Amino acid sequence: MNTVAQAVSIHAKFGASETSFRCGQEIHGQGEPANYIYEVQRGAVRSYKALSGGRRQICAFHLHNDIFGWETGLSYRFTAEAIVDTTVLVVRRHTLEYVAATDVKVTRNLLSLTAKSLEHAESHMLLLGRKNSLEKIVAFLLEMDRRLSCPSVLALPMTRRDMADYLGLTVETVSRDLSQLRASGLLRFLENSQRQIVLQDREKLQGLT
Amino acid sequence: MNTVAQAVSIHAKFGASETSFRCGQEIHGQGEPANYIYEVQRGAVRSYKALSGGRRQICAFHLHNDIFGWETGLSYRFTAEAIVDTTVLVVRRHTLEYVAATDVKVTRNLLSLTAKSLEHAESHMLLLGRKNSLEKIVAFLLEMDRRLSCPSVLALPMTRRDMADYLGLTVETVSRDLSQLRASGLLRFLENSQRQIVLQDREKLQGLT
DNA sequence: CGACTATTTGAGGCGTATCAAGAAGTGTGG
DNA sequence: CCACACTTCTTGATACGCCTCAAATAGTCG
Repeated sequence: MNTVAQAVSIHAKFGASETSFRCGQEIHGQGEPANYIYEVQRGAVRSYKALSGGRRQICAFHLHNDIFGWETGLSYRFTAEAIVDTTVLVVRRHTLEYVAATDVKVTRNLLSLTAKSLEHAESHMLLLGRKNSLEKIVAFLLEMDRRLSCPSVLALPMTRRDMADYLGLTVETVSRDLSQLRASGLLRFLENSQRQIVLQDREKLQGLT
Repeated sequence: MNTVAQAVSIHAKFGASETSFRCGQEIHGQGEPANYIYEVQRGAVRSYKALSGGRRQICAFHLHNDIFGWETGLSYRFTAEAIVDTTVLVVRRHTLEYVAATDVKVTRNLLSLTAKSLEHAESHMLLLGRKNSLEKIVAFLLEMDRRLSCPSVLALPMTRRDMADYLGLTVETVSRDLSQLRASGLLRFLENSQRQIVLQDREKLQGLT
C-alpha cells in the first residue's frame, strides 16, 4: 500500500487548493485550531515543538509528497514552517472527515499515514536518546539520501541549525562532524555550496550508525 | 472517545485469552512475526529497541489497560518484556484484522490508538532531544503520576535502569537527580522502598519541566 | 543468615555545549 | 558587475553536564 499516492488522490478528489509560502514563513502554529491538512508539492517544511529558553525540537522534515498537519485533536501540536520557498496542497479537515465518515478507504489511509509517522518517531527516539553526535549525523544523511531517492548530489534544503534541532545537537557540533566525515573522505561538498553533499561511500557510512 | 475502554470491548468480543509472564520475561521479540496484540491486565511492560554496545531505548511503558504489540507491518519493531509479574489479554492479529475489515468502528479505534502513541512519541522526542537530566526526571515522575491517576504514593514498577533507558540517561544520573529532588523537599521515599515515592509539591515539580 | 541485585554516592574523564572570531555564502541596491 | 550588510558555516578555546569507573549501602529472596 502506497500511502503517499493514495493520499494524493484524496486531495485531487476533493478540490484541494494550492498555496505558496516563502522561505521561513509559518504554515500553521502550535496550538492553533487544526483546520487544514497539507501536502508538499515543491519545497520543504519543518515541524517543531518549542521549549523555554529558545530550545526547539524539530520532529520531522516534510519533503515532496509528504502530508503534514493532520491531527486527531482540535489543535496543531507543532509549528510548521517552510524552510525554502514551498508550494503545498491544502484541504479542509472538515472535508476530509466528512469523506472518512462514509469511505472506509480514507480512514484506512489515515491509519496508514499515522502508523508511518509513528514508526519514524520511534526510530528517532532511539537516535535522540542513545546515539552519539557522529551516529546522529550519519543517520540523518542516510535518511535524507533515502527520502530524496539517493541522488548523486544530496541537496539539503535545511540549515545546519535545522539539522541540529532535528538531531538534538548544536550547530557547531553538526559542522564539526560534517568536517570530520569530509576529512575522512566519506563525503564531499560541492564547490560554493555547503548544503550540496556527495556521499562517497554509503556502505561505510551505514556502518557508522 | 475513550480508546482504552473501546479496545477492551474488542478483546472481550473476540475471545481474548489471558496469559501471565514473570518479571523479566519476554512477551515478544523485535523482528518476530507480529501475530498477537496484547492488553495489560495486571503488572507493567517495557517496549524497547536495542542498539550495538548494549544500548537500549525504552520507547514506552505499558500499564494497566494499555494495549501494545499492534503493528501495521509484518514484524514487531520492539522487544516487549514484563517488568513485574504481569497478566495480559491476548488476541490474534488475524482475528482483529478480520473484524476491522467489516467493522469501521474497529478501524477507527486502531487509528485512535495509533494517534495516541504518536502523540506520546512526539512529546518524548522533545524530552530526549532538548531537556536536561533534571527536567527529564521530573517529566517522568509527572507522567507516571498522571497515568497512575495521581495516587498519594507513586509505586513505580520499573528499576532505575529502566527509567534511565527511557530517558536517555544512566542509572547514576537518575539516582543523583532523585536524591537532589528529595534533598530539596519536592519528594520523599517511603521507608524500606526506593520505588515508592511521594510527590510533595506537584506544582513546583511542574515548574521544573 | 548469606548471596545477590538494586541503588546511592564519590572521583575523575569525556563528549558536547558555550563563547568567540573569522570565513564563506547570500541578497540588495547602486 | 561590484559594494556592502547580513546570515550561515566553520574552527578554536574553554566550560560543564553527564558518563564512567569504583565502592559502599540498601533491599530482596532463597
